[in-house]
Amino acid sequence: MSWTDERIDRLKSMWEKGLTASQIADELGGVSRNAVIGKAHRLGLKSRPSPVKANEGEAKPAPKPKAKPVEKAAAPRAAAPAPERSPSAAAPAQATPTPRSDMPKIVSIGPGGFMRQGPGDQQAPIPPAPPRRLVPAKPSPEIADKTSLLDLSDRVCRWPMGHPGEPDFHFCGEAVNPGFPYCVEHCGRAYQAQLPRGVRRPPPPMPFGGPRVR
DNA sequence: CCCTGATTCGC
DNA sequence: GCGAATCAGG
Repeated sequence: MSWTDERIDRLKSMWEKGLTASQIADELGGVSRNAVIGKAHRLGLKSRPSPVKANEGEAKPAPKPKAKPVEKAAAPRAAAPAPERSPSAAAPAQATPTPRSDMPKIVSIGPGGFMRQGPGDQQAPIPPAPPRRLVPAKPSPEIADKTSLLDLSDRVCRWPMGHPGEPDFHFCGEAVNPGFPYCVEHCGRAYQAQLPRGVRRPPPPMPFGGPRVR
């Protein structure tokens, strides 16, 4: 497998969502956990709560001259002492904490009557992974009440509940918001904030790849 | 042991 | 650039 733009995109997305490298790896398929981590680093998006990097900054009175067999008699890599942090490089690159409260906070009503939200109104989680690949739901008493794949029509909400493949995976099944594949509630989830072109600045790719609960 | 991310280094 | 091997903490 190679790192296509699309795969890189998904990697970024998931990585920033806090999915673990292994999750990302088998979500993407065809790559190992190491591959994902390696790629993440090369992409520059590294560091995230790492279990092994809790401490950093100082206190190294006990260096660990571990015998590294893999360490060949290679040329001294760090021959040149790294110059201290360039003062200019330590520019205050902090993101502006000012939330710009002068934005009118646009709230419009969508065609179905649901509320459109601005990006700032984004609620914390957008967890449920909307349309992803559907796998055949096997009929079982477990989901007798639930709306199964076979019960779908253009009159019921097709918002997936749970993840495909899981025993209780089913669909919302509520009456749809006319003209939409989902009920009013899930329309609100599915169709968030598409503000006028000018207003919306960074619409970074928000592909799906939703959380997978294990 | 399992998991995690970080790093190294041959390819 | 890629990722297996390795390291290292939880």
